[in-house]
Amino acid sequence: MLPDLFSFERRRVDLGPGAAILGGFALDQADALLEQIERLSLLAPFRHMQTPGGRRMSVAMLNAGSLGWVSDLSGYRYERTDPQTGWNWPPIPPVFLELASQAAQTLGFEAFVPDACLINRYAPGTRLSLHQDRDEQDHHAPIISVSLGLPATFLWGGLERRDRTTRYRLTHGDVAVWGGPSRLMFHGISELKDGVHPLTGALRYNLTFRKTR
DNA sequence: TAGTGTCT
DNA sequence: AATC
Repeated sequence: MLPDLFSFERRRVDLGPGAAILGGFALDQADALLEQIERLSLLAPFRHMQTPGGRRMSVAMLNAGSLGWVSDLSGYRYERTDPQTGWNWPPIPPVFLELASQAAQTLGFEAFVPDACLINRYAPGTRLSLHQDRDEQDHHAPIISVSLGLPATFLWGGLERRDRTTRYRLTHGDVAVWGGPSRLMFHGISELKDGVHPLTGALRYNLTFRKTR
């Protein structure tokens, strides 16, 4: 039996029930994903949202889908239109939907059809503090998170804020999935370190797919 | 409601 | 790490 030089075992990190990091799961689609991010940013520009407490989020965001996650002084919620333009959020590109569905299926979540895709853009020095994704009505569907560009440290906590966190490195093409008993786990991203990625320069992008209802 | 941030 |  000759060794197969053209395939390799991809890293898979178990995060608990219904949750895992799928190493390099999006590598083949990464170019297409970045191309779509570029296109979407012309329709719904990246912006820094405000927290209900009046702080500016360091991470820049935009949405695709029939609903988009929005934060301002009034709170966190999903909106059909971009508050900045009054237009509908652009549709989720088919290449996004296909990837999200495949990643969900890998963890056993069948027929995952997200209605929201939040796109986060991290520059060096930016971060996303530990939080839960709990603004969705539907907590049965999983969360799918795709990493592109610069590597980051993923904080993976528990179901309560005080629970200890574990740190995992997320690199270009990794996909994290959490659903079922892990759906409301606290998570976050540590301050992004300086660096240069051949495809994104000094940036990291993250796609988060949610089924809000 | 709000802590997806900031301070100690 | 702990706090609000």
